[in-house]
This record gives sequence, C-alpha cells and structure tokens, in this order.
Amino acid sequence: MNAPARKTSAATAKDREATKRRLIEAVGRVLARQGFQAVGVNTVAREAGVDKVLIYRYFDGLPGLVAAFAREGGFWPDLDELCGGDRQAFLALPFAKRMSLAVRNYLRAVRSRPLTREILAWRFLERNELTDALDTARAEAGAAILALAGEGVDRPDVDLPALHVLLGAAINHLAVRQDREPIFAGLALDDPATWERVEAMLDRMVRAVLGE
Amino acid sequence: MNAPARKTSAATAKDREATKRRLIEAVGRVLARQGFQAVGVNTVAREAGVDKVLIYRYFDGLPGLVAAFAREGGFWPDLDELCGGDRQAFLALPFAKRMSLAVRNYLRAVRSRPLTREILAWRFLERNELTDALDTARAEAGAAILALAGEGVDRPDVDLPALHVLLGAAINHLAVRQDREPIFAGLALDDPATWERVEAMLDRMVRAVLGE
DNA sequence: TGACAATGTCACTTGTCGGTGACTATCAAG
DNA sequence: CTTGATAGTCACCGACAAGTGACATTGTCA
Repeated sequence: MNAPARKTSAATAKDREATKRRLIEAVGRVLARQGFQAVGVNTVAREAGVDKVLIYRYFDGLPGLVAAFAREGGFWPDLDELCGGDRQAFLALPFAKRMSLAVRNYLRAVRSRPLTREILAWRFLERNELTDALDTARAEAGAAILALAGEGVDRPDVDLPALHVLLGAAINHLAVRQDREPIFAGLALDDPATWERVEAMLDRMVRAVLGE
Repeated sequence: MNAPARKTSAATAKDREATKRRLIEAVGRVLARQGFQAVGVNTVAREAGVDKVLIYRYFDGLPGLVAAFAREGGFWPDLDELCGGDRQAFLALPFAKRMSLAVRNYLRAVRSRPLTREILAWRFLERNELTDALDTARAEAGAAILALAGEGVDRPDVDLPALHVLLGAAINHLAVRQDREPIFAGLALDDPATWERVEAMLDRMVRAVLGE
C-alpha cells in the first residue's frame, strides 16, 4: 500500500499527509517558541507555510489539529522513565523509596520538557475545547504511575491520594512557574542548586510522611 | 481641602475621583465574573459605564489601571489572618505547630478569595506589564508570614526555604485548579471533604518534616 | 461676562482574530 | 483528451481589540 496507489482515488499524493504533519509540527513549534497564547489558526498556518483553510479541511478546525498534536505523544513521561528504567528493580524497593524515586523522576521529567510545561500551564488557564484534547493523555499517565508506585502496598495509615495530590501540585506549580517567574519565595528557580534543594526536600517529605 | 476648591484649578469635580473609583471597581468585577481574559479596555470601560478613553487619561492605560487596582489591596491575607488573629498566642506555639497553622490558614485564605485565585492564575499566563503590578504586594505578603513563622527559630537541620516553596506551590496550584478542573489525580476538588483531607495531609507533612 | 482648563462623549483608524467562498493546479481513470 | 476529484491558494468577511483625535460640556477664576 505504498508505491502506485490503486483503487478508487487513493491519496492524490500531492502530499496531504505531509501537509498534515507540517501542521502538527507547527503547533509544537509555536507552542514551544511563543506559548499557547499564540496558538491560533493564523499563526500555526503561517508557521507551517500552509494556508490556514487546510486546518479546517484536514482537522475540522483548530481543536482537531490540537487533538492530533496531542495524540503524537511524548509530552508525558512514561512508566519506565518514572521508575528509573527498570520496573522490576523499582518494584523491589520499599514503598517509601519507591514513592520518593517516582516523585523525583516526575519532577525531572517535567523540568526537561518545555512543551509539557507549556501544556500544563495552558490546561490550567483555559477550559476550552483546545485543552480538552490534551487532557486524556495526562490523566492516564498520572494514574498509571500512581498505580505502579502503590502496587502491592497497604498503608491505611496514610492518605495516599492526598499525598499524591499535594506532591503533584507542588511539582506542577514549580515547573510551570520556572518559565514565567524565576523567583519564588526567595528561591531562584533558574538556579540548578535550588532544584537540588527542592529534590532533597521532596525526598525528605515523602520519607517523613511514609515513615522512612 | 474639600468643599469649595480653591487655588489654581483644583479638580473641577465633575467627579474625576469618583470616575477613577468606578473604573477600579469595574476591574474587580470583571475579573471576578469573567476572569482575567476579559480584562481589557473595552470591557472594563463598559462595566464602569464610562468611556474607555478615561482609562488612558487617568491611568495612562490599562496597566496603570490594573496597578491602581492592585494597590487597593485585600487580595492577600495579612499576618493576623495567617496566624489566626492573635499574634502573641501564635508566637508562643512551638515551631512545627506555628508552621502548620500558618500553612492551613494560608490555604483557607486563598480558597476563600476568588479574586486572589484569579490573580494567581493570571500571573501565570502572562508576564506582561499588567501582571507585574500585581506581583509586589504578593511577594511582600509571602515574605512577611515566613518571617513571622520563623521568628526566633533556629533549625539548621531543615531547609526551610525549600519547604516553604513546596508548600506554597502545592497550595497555589490546588487553589487555582479548583476553579478550572474539579478533578485532580482522582480527588474531587469541589468536595469539602477533599479539602479536609488536604489540610490533614499538609499538617502531617509539616509535622513529619519538622519532627513534631 | 468671557476665557480657560478639565471632564466626559463620539467616531474613527488600525490590526488581528476565526472563518468562508471561489478560484487554480495537479493527478488518476476512462 | 476529457472528466472529476482532491490539494492547495487567494481574497475577503464580520467581530472585536487597542488606541487616538476632535468635539461637547461643565465648573472656576478673572
């Protein structure tokens, strides 16, 4: 199903697929360079070097294009990244250590993905159709890691969901904030040393709450 | 300096001050009702029932108006609110208890101020001149409470700034998120019970890290 | 009274946004 | 070559944004 297209009228191959790809990639570039505020029909089309009408034709509008972009994936860390590569070794660790590691890796994952931070901020501020498209993948990624970290663990003495929510909220906030406002409560978020201190404190919190 | 204006040409009192106040209050209403996205020259002027050109004349543009609005204050909790009303009693508490109380009160303060949450979110999305005006007051409020909570305390074993940053980040994130997305990591942010759990976990974290 | 300055109104320009209708160019099938 | 479908271009629309210049209105002072 490649070389000379057969049948009815398969892909006149003036390169529709390539154009779609160019549009999807343009979304990523605009998002990374100018932020989500700039993600509009006109800007994205200009960035892709394509007429904006194609966004409507191929994706049924901007929300559709953003949804396609979201489906490309890669924004959210996968399980292997969060548990440090070796899932078996991860599961062999005691619970507190497991949580601590997952939290640290989540922080690093978000910090290393500018696009992810942008999406995080975006989803935060607008409840529109564009952002809905980006939600599903994130929710799934979050649920998966929590399930893995808590696998086979029974700790009725700790409100784990509440702990997760607080740790996740803190990390999300700091990561997003790093891009906008470099100083928070006297700490320089653009200084690597600050992030080491943050990691250390996260570790300490997790261990302290879970009882080492 | 009130009744019949003397001197040069003091305030022709077709009510410039009243108009300025109407504009400032209009910013608050628009912000509360429609969110910061809607805060524009046209909307605010319409809300105030005044011509938008006066925004330029009296405030030198929207940033100036927003700055005046920010100066009105009331968005950020003051020290008394954060330490529970009685500053003496607060200082008499052990450090861990003090921190725990301040954190809880900060959470409640933010949760009870829709306008504050809106400003918090706003600051996030735009690094423009409008939001700069809102920043100073917030930074000062934050520094003050941390100073009070840590007064006379010497805990070289704990990285207090890192702890503050993480707790503040978590609270800010959750509070803002509550308005946009009611579910976070499986917890319903619009359920009072959830917030009780969050408060309990914050308390537990603080005590665990500070060693009860 | 008349002059002047300040308050407030109105209409307008300019630019950008999302969105659409009509056009051309290309390719495959008959 | 003709037909017909699809890929892509272009010009335009209406809505709304920020900002401005000219005008009307009002109060104060000389």
